[in-house]
Amino acid sequence: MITVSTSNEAYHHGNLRDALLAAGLSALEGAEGKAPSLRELARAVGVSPTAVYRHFPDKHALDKALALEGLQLLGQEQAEAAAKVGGGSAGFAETGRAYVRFALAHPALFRLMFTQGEPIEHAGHADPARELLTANTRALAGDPEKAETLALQAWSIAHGLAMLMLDGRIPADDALIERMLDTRSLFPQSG
Amino acid sequence: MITVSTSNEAYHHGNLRDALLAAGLSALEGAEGKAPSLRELARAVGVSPTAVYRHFPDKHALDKALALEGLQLLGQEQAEAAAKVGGGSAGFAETGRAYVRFALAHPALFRLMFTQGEPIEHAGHADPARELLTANTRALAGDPEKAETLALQAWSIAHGLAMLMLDGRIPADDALIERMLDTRSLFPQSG
DNA sequence: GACCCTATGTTTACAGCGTTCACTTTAACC
DNA sequence: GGTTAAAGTGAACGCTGTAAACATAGGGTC
Repeated sequence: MITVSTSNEAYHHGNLRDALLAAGLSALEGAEGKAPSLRELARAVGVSPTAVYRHFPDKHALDKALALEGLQLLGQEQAEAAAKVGGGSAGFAETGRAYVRFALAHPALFRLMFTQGEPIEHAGHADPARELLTANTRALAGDPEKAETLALQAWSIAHGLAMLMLDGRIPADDALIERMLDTRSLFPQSG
Repeated sequence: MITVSTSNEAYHHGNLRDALLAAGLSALEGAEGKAPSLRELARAVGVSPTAVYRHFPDKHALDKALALEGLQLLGQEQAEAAAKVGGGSAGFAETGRAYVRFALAHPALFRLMFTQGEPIEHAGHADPARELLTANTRALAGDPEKAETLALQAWSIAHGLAMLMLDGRIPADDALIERMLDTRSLFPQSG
């Protein structure tokens, strides 16, 4: 999704925006990642702070672009995880585990993804993680209203668990994730 | 929990700490509240920024103290809500609704309460909201391990719902809260 | 009642932040 | 090949949290 030129110069043509996003993601990724400042990213890319404003109206826009990248990544990892167990009800449960694993693996990025005020929207096509969720629940529950409730409940519990673990309220323990996201005990009406 | 003197002066004696916390809470409370800066609070209280450092080692310590106040408030509101419906299983469900309602009523405060790194601890006695939770689940589930799982699941779903609503991912709708936190469908093994 | 000590405040200063403005460079086009 | 618009620079502003040196006031002791 991001392409950076190999030439060390010529930022003067086209790729500053992507270079900034790449620098931002690499600052955010990893368990020790933290939200980078605008000036920090400009430095990392070898450009003056104000150059950033040629590509983003303000810091918030930069953050939103980074959040969008994060959402794509999350959706991707979830889809892969679900595919690995063969989809269906097991795949649904797996997307939940992948969600929490993603949050724990990229805490700063995950936080950024959800702190941007409005939900992020790529021009036209929406959040892939969310699309996956609604597709899964529609397949599991017959009634569409039941499906939506199930989707939001599943999302809430995964998100809450992720947040509470990130915030140090609940030990970030793999076995605990397993126990908490047991769909059979949680949502007995489905699957 | 916080007491502020009525005299407009004499901060030189005793109450700057409490005055700062009061100013902080009033900045945080309300739907439009935002996290106040240290200097902002110093200004509000009529004191130089560095005076704050006589009472808190750094900004983070001030934030933690504010978070602690928030946790007390939350626990209080939950207990009241549960008492109003007469405790028991209905009371348990009510604490969940109160949790989400609190988050929506005081977004900035709620965020602050959970972004302080380590869980907050008042010297000795712990988070009242959490005590209420474990007491409730122990009463509902016989097996203590089942009770703990239930507690963490209930916490996660309430917290996740609150966060997703605060972040604009899910409409902050009262009827939706009701539907999402329906304990009978969520945790059929209990109550 | 004078004295000193400690708690609590002030002033000044520094580096970093996001952002604005005026200016310069550069690549592309007729 | 000169013009123009896009994409960069540099200096500056007000904000932030924080450190260091200094001022002041109140309480306890002689």
